Amino acid sequence: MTDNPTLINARKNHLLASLQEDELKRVIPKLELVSFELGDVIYESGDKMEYAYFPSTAVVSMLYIMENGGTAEIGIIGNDGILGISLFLGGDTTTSRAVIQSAGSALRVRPKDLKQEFALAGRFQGLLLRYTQALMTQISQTAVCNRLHAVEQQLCRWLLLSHDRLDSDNLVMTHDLISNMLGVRREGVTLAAKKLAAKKLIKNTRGTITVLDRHGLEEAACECYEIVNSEYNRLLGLGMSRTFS
Amino acid sequence: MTDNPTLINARKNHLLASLQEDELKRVIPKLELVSFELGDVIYESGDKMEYAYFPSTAVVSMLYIMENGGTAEIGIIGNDGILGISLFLGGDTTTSRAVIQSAGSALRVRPKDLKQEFALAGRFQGLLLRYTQALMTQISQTAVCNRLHAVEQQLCRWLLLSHDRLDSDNLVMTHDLISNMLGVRREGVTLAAKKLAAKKLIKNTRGTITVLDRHGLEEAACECYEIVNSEYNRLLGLGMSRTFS
DNA sequence: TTTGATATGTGCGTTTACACACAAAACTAT
DNA sequence: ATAGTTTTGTGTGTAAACGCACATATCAAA
Repeated sequence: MTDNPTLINARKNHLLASLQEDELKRVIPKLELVSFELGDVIYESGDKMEYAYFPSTAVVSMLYIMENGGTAEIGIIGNDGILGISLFLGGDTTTSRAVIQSAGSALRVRPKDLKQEFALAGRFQGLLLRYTQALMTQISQTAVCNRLHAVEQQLCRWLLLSHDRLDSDNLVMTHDLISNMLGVRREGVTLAAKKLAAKKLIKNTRGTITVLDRHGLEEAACECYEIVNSEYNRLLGLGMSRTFS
Repeated sequence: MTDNPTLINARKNHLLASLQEDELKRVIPKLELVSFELGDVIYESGDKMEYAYFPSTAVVSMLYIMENGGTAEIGIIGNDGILGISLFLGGDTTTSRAVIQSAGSALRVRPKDLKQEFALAGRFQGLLLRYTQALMTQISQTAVCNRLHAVEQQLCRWLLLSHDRLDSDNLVMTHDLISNMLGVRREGVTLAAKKLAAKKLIKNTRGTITVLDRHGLEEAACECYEIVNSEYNRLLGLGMSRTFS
């Protein structure tokens, strides 16, 4: 297999990367490389999904928009996973919007092909199901974090989750954008970001937040980040050799 | 098939009830009837699950306990579904505690038997997967509701979700218990409950909340209840005739 | 009927985040 | 350079929920 752009990007996505050679060979021809700009809307709430996406460098937010205009993020999907699980779960649509949080590439696949691969009940199915559980953990933890933790801690969690899914230490995001994700005011984010900057954990520049002290950021976060992170590792990590039985 | 207690209870669980006769005949022998009291802990966070449960009359809360002692519910499971989806998702454990919110019965099944049935990739698998998506919607909606709506509205949502999973209009619960579920103060629940009582939507008596005006309660709730409800209907409802393909 | 335990009602000061307003800074394009 | 736009910083007052304290009400058991 030559190292074409599709394969290179496939290797960057953790789900695809942990497939065995023969599975990958079967899947690769079904994948199509696409790229996205910040703010692109991939799915609108209730839309029938035309594709599922395996992000390689793009990062996607699952965002919920309330009747009163408020918004809140329920989960972040990047090179760790797949956007469009409701295709193999059978619902075909979701109640949330999927929007690009960080520009980059993804590999898309037709629902039919994804469902076919899922139906083989092999290693790939097991991966997709365990990823589903990992994502549920992330959403659950967001739910409790929203309820019980202060904005500053939530910002840490959010920065860490985003940072994990990026190559760079520079997160290209305005405070306003982050406030939509966290479901708080823009001023609240500015304030929290200033506190973190005062502790030398991040640097604030116009339109960009730079992670200076990754470890310190983890210390400043609530437990929510670590719980989600270790659950991702348990379910999808390197030690992951279990097959579904 | 005689109407033994197991079968009678199986008919009360929506997932089991929507199986076809031959599937049900195959599953019934694997089911064992058990009953629970309020407060019983079915799974502790991180526990390896010994059984999955199809509640018939019992109602279960998935509860998260924070390091700082705060608690919050991430989802309610009753006769609409199954407790223990991480068994077929492949994770085997979850990060939350499962606790009985309303005493009653459930049918339990061994992980091995559940996984076997799931592996047949039939109608039952499709049901379990669609239920998984419905539960994800409930958890997501909890996350955003926690962030963006007032306690009084959240209480409406919670009462409605619980009411849906009970035969009776009497919810046997203290304000203190509800406050643990919603992740707010007990006094906050008392206050919100008084407001709802003033509107004649519920009646507060010691240890019990009675739903007086179901329709009014839906009016007073935020959109979150209706979104979750209609998604359950779409994915698992009467019109549900789609099979996984 | 009395005692003890549990559940609910209420007040008060504090904290957190909100809404709104506007100033300052940084980037963009002519 | 200049004007316009976007982003960030900051202040003020308000509202919601919190923590704590304690009064009252209800139920159960001796």
